[in-house]
Amino acid sequence: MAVLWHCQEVTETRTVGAVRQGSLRELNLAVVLRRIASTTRPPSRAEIAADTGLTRATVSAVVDDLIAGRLVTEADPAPRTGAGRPARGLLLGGTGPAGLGLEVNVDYLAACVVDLTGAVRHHEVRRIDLRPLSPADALTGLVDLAGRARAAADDAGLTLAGAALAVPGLVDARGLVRLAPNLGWRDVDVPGLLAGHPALTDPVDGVPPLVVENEANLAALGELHARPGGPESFLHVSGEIGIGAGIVLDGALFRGSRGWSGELGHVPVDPGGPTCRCGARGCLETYAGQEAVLAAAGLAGADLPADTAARRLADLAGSGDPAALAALRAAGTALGVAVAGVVNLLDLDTVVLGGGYATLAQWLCPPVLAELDDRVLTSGWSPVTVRPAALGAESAAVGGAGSVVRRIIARPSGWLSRPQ
Amino acid sequence: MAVLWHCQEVTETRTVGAVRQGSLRELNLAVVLRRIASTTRPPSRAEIAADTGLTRATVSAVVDDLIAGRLVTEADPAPRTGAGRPARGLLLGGTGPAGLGLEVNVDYLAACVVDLTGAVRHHEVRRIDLRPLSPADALTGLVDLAGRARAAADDAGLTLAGAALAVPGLVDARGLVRLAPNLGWRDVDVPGLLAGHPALTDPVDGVPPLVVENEANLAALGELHARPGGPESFLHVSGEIGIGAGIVLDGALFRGSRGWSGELGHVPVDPGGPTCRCGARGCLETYAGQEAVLAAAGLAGADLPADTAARRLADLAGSGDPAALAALRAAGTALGVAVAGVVNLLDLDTVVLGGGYATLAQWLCPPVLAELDDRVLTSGWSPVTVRPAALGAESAAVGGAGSVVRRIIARPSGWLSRPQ
DNA sequence: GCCATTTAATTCAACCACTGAACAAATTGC
DNA sequence: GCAATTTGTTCAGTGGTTGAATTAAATGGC
Repeated sequence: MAVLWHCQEVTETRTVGAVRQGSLRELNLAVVLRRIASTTRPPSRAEIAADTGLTRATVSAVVDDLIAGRLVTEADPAPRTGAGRPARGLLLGGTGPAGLGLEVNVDYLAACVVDLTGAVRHHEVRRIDLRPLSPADALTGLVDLAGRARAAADDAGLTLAGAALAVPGLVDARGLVRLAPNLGWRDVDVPGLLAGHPALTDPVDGVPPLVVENEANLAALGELHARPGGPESFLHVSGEIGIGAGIVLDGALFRGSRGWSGELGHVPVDPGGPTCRCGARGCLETYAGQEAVLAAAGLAGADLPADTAARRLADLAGSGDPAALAALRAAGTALGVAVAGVVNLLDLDTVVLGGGYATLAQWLCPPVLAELDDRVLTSGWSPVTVRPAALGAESAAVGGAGSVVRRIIARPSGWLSRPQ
Repeated sequence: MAVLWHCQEVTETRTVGAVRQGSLRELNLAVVLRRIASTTRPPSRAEIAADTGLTRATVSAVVDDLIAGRLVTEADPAPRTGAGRPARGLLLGGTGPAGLGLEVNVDYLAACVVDLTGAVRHHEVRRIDLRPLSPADALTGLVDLAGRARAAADDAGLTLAGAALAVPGLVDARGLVRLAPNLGWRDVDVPGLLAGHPALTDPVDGVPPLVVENEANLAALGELHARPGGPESFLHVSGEIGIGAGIVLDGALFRGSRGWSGELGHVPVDPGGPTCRCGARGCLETYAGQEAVLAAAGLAGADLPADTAARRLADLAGSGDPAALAALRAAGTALGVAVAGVVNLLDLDTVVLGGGYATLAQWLCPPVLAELDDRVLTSGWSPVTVRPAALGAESAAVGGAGSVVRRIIARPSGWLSRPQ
């Protein structure tokens, strides 16, 4: 009866390439696997069939392929229900492929391994000031961590299916780090430098390619990863020495045409404000960057790692220090102004404060929310949520590793047809 | 030999629902039709097969379906080439489905018909001040235009396959206009009000559903439509009484989670600036909105339609009037500040000035560019292009009609399986 | 304890759409 | 006129889904 119907079926089906015969199975593998990955309670084959509209016969055949490829396992104990033959629950395999997440940051290196279920199976952080080191030396240290991560994966029966490296800077499409100001890197060819290290290039099982990506972007994915039931679209703000943002839309990272999206630190907050090191005036970073906040709190000149600085500030603020409280309020207000612009533009309903901001969320949230309430046109209809990130400093490495397994879940045929 | 490879194959294949048997054909219809739509020179079946990777046999079968559905026709004169049997060119059909674009704005109503090829086959604008009218009366006038557009389509042998209505306000997912400040509308149920009008609801050939959408969003699509070879990602800024923006990413409109994206007018430019009618301080609209610019140019209180106001300003500026020039420079600078934030955040490389701004682009572009050069972090690597919109006031209606035909091209199976 | 009932999963013939090769069609060049 | 060449169609073959029938495994009533 609905003669007039407002439909908004944008991108219902969006396939780029041609659909050959085998693509059918390829696509249905992804459909079924996604369905299995999307819930905590293991679904049965029948349930998947009912949900997706596929036949039970097809689902069985597809699931057989997935089980053969160790992407899925059957739940041992039958989840007890009413009458009838008990369903056999299906869940993501804990022994199949896994993702390797790596991070190079100003004062630490990190590596972690995440399996298909999203569990972090290995995690190692090495504190080290990288600024005095050359990029090649820094990466040598990283290769060391990657090797141990690989060994841990092997021990656990996992096969690394890919790696993602988080870098605090602008990365181009070929993995070249164009600029990482806080590391002092410029035009560093990371894949080239890593090519000599066998642990990342040609180990067991046909090597994983390495993706190099901005740290704030991967940290945002980490948040997506850490809250399975959470929102699929949000802005993740990383407050480090600089301020980066990762934009997640419908569960996918928005990277911009060149992968350089998310430069929130240089969004103008007050066009007549102080001069930023980027040359412009009044960038957010001059108000809410680590240096500015520390200076305002009377801690100027303290050359601290990001998380130490945040913790020091939190301690001061917790003890009621007025300078620290004022500094945080000012930073929160500036952040709120910048984020209000983003929210007005993109119509997001969730903002996540990550990096150093996570530690300080208690003091930052109120002024941010106040600005959002004032400035977001649609805040009257549906308020914006602001909350601290679920993960801390490990966020980017975990997010990177998670992006590898997400890719496998999105397109399992690549893994299944790999050369054994 | 490329052992280490930076891959960024995001969303290579992204299908939401299950893939049933018939979906194969459904998807390939879209693949082939998109290929035909994407070039000016009509491709042959063989060429399509080579490009897409499908077999010539498959392409022939698919093309037969498309021709039967009047989506495609064969080019009459064989495009002469070297040896061999001459190819028969394929082009989009000029007599199949068409899109109906409608617009309700402060001082005019508009309707247009766009066919599959993108040609505007009918266009009518009716100047009328809608502010004193009730929404129902305004829509009655619109139905009138729609009826004539339908008649014109019928005469041309076209079948309207859908309609899109542009409204200068916030529209929710069900087509309810939550707020259209310049029309004085609030919570207007447009589909409900139109339901009684047969010309839009149940005419020939199983009625098209109507999509109600923000005017700035559809205007952005109009730009996409008017420049077939142009960039597929850009920010389109509509300078009217308010300032709206449409964000186009990879050829698709970005609507935000609720369709309320693009509120550029209320992005903060100077947090301590003048109070905006939205309640916040220093919104872009208080610097570059029509009212502010007219006031600064010494034309305060002139209650003009947007395009008249813009033309009046252009005349003044063209004759060297210092107040007008200063007003435009100030507006351009504020616009540049706001847009710089957007570009930093989304990594876009093209900004289109539309609506009244198109007329004034000559004076607005320089200050906008100057701010972008200063404030966009990546401007050193690849500069941002700022240019006037290709279409004028008709942009939103044409963009709406274009969105209907774009949807058909993206998913032709819906049209082909329609009840005859 | 046995059997009807119920739900889950598998098997199998049918069918749909793509595949690959062979073939027919239409033109150029010698 | 004939070989060469390229386009488009025909047709048997095949992969993968479909739908119904069948088997599997549990519950509950008597």
